[in-house]
Amino acid sequence: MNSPFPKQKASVRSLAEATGLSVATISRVLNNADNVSDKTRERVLSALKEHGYVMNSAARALSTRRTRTIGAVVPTLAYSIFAKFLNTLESKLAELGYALVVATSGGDLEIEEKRAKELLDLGTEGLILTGSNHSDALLQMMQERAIPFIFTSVHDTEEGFPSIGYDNSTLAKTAIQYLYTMGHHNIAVVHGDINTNDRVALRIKGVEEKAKQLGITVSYIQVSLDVAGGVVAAKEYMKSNTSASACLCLSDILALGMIFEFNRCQLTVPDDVSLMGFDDFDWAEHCFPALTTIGLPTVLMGEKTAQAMGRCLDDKQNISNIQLEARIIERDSVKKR
Amino acid sequence: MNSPFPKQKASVRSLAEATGLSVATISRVLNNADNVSDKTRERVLSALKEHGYVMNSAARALSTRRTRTIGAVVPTLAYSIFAKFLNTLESKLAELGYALVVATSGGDLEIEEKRAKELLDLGTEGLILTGSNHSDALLQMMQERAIPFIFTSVHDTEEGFPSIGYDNSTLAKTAIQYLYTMGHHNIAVVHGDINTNDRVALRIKGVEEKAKQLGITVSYIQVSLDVAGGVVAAKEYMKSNTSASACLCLSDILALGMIFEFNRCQLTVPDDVSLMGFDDFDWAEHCFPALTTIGLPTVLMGEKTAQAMGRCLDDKQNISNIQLEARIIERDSVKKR
DNA sequence: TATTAAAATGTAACCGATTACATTTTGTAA
DNA sequence: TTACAAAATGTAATCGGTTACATTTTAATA
Repeated sequence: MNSPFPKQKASVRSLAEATGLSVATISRVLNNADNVSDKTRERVLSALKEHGYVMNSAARALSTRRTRTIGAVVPTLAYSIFAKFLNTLESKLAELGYALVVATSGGDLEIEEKRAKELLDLGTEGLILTGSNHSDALLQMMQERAIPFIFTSVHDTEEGFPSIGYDNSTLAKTAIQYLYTMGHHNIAVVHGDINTNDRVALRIKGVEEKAKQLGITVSYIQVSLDVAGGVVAAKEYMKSNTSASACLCLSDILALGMIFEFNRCQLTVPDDVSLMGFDDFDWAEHCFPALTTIGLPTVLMGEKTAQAMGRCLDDKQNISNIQLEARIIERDSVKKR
Repeated sequence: MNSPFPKQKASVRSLAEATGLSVATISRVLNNADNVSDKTRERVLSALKEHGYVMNSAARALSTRRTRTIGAVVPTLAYSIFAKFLNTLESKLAELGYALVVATSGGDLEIEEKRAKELLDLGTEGLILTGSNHSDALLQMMQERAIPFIFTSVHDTEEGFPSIGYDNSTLAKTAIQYLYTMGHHNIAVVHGDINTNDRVALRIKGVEEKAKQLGITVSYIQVSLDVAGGVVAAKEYMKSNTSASACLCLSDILALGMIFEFNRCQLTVPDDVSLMGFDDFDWAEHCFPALTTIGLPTVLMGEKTAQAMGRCLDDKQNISNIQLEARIIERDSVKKR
């Protein structure tokens, strides 16, 4: 009947027939049930080998209503912070017996919604999203289907949705405070697109509040979120004849571009201009000058997220909000003045 | 019976009942069959909305024997070349109606085998692997299960397995030839671990052959495959008092570390030492000095891989070997001498 | 209007594993 | 040896779609 795709060569039924046992017993062995005699278990096990049995996970999923699959939607895999997060998430989920299905949104809420729906339709039991800004339809969908979800890379005490991440706004304040303490009272803030990235928007919010509180001057340079953007920002900074003594890049990747361009133009960091990043990418401690930045707990976030999802699904525990520690990593790119 | 997890609220059967139609008709509408009258279709469609019907993909998968899921195993997501590849792969597969399930192996063949098995057991219809070096058991498993697979990042005309990628060995030869032409007859080759990375091994093979052919001297510096490794390599290079006039980094990430360290030590690239990379990471054209490197068609590889897998699964076409063009991108980090 | 092909719809048997419940076997105590 | 609980195994229904095949309805032709 049905599909043009071939049937399995071995099924619990065929094995039952082959061993002279019943499907229930086969299934018990498959699931390590304890009420199976040793000799029977052996018999089944060897039959499994012999027939090259492979469990049909769709059938199991249908019967148990569990797919053991988790979905994650990130803006892009090409940005190392997400890749690193997913890398950890994937390993940890695997340890818990869950597979990770990924989808990318490009930072677009509509696309995110579409892709998330696809994942849900596929049967993922949980959903992991980036940031706290999502379409109402998506929020509604997740709640209607009663599917556990986690916002990552943010920690929003305001809204009632479970999130595992850091407080972007406060961290940005910390950065400004640090620069202020180091004697920088005029700061150029370099950042990527705000509309497609609520983490950046949150950081800018923090910057603004702190600057106002401190009574210092900040200017903003918006560029594309990549090394090329950093180069552009550096050019703009130099061209602008600003009196800003420090640049705060709201993503390390921008700082990298700036370092390169400053280098090219023989501006010395931090003597001519101080530079601070945000993320603490792998290269940050090795670059020249070593980059002072905000260290984000990307790996820990992956671990905690996997853990929380596992506990929710396996032990019916609620997913609690987790704020992860992040802090300034002082290196050599900011100079006291 | 069964699972502690709740049943669906709506199923084809409940909808059949609700509309007074049969399950077959509901299913036809669900699958856009053409032999359904317009009014019936409307009736069903509105019932779907009304009851918030969500298809159970496990049930569909069981019936059709299709999961519309593709698995990919990469060494790590934290290395940008893989992340970028998967990013494209994922988007393209999504366009074709397939979801991507990822797993990481850390470059370990045993782990790769294990993870690949998990993916297969999950029901992925195809498998995408990195490199051409895989455990016999895995190869055998894929063939036994008659599952289509593709090796990526390599192009092996030797072995009979379908691969989509570039010829690492020849590219390395090209690089050496280029450096030779630029007057460098003593070259330090910097690379990561060979055992966990057959692409690197292939590149080294190319280097050796070409060097022998050209009669030039090459020395090898093996470090960890990250920026820190590049830093170490630079230190080693400087300490060694070698007469190598150029460093060929078999991965751009190593070149980045070297640039930083050379910078720190006030060695000028390319005046004091020429530097060449391999990969063409995003920052390579922006760094200072702009990095001469081998440009790998990572994005194209993602597209082709998705396409080939789609054609194989949807149109029963064979997966053909595809060698992708890669070439030297001449920038400013190698100097003629 | 009668005839017949085409279109629409329905029935019921799958897909392959799980498990509630029923039955048999085994072991132990009386 | 009987009695009976515990352990092992079996039976059959179920999860929720899909689809071959059967039946009914509609439309077209004579």
